[in-house]
Amino acid sequence: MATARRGQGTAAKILDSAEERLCRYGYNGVSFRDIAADVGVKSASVHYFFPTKPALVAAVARRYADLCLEELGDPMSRAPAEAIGLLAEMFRRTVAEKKRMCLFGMLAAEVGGLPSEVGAEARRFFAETLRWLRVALREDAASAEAILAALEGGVLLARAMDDPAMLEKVAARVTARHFTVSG
Amino acid sequence: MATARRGQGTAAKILDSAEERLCRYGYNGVSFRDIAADVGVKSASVHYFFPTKPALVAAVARRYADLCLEELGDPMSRAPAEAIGLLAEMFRRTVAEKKRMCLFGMLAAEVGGLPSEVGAEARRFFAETLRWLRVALREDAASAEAILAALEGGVLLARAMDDPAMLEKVAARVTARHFTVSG
DNA sequence: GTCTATAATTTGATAGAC
DNA sequence: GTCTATCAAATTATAGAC
Repeated sequence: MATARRGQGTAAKILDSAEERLCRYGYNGVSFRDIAADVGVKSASVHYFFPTKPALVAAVARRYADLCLEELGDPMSRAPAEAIGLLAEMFRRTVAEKKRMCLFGMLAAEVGGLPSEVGAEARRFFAETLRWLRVALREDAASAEAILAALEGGVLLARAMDDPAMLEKVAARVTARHFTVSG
Repeated sequence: MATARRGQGTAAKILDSAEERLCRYGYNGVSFRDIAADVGVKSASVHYFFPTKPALVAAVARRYADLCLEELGDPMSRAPAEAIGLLAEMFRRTVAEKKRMCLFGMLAAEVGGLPSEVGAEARRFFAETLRWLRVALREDAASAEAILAALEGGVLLARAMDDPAMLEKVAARVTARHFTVSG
């Protein structure tokens, strides 16, 4: 979801590259050297800004979460259907435009092998996003959980099958505010 | 979902350990040495059975997919509601009992950095599972996609928040065969 | 089949010059 | 701030003895 303002300082460029790579390859698929090459510096310079890998990834997670929640805005200022559509659109963009996994979906999958520092950020993000959606749905917590789960799972399906339409269909369904099974 | 018959040959034990580690740490979080240590051999012996890492992971994926689809059985032999409950129960077990990610959920997230050999297995698994559910729902494809997405996403949420109840609630909702939003 | 030994590469991280 | 140089550890993989 979150993306970055280019043409900034080295630290911001490092966060951009790290976020991109985390969303594509996961925590253990990211290296200081690859990030440094993206930015156009040496890996020692990456360590200058972010001393360790957990610190770097936690910084990426914080920026990403802050940007997402800022974009969502005030959940009470929108009608429930409008709020669901806004959230769905963020996921849709991640898959269709950027062809990435959403950062916290990736970290949630890998949480068993992550430094606790990073796992804590994932927990916080989902708790806050869930709270946002619950408020937008006027305290319908069960729907908030089901909708967020469906969107995250839709990203997974779209990636596995290399077909963005997979998420589009799921998003259309939760945006229509109901999903019923025949039979 | 899939688990293994212990007390078997070395090859089966290797697949067991690899599956367990893949579901917890992801593709790049698994090493031949760790697997060998689990099994009680040296890493050269792992290479004897599975020459490369892509070959090993592809073998794990094939066994896992076959076991899942075998457990699901004939989709026409069950009522739609019953079929959804059976699928939901498999996901529920993965999270609550084994405290793991489901293998293909993990691989789907990491697919950007996986050998194509492995990515192809993930694609096949989701296509076949989706087909199974669509048949069970008497050709209601849209519901099949939404339900599978919700269950996969429910696993992600449960892991991120370290709370199996997260998936339980989502599973209960899709098992009840409808999910509607207030407002 | 399983081992020892090892090659070749990559990784996160540090010291110190500029 | 960025670099060169380097380290210790880990990685996938292979050769060859038993």
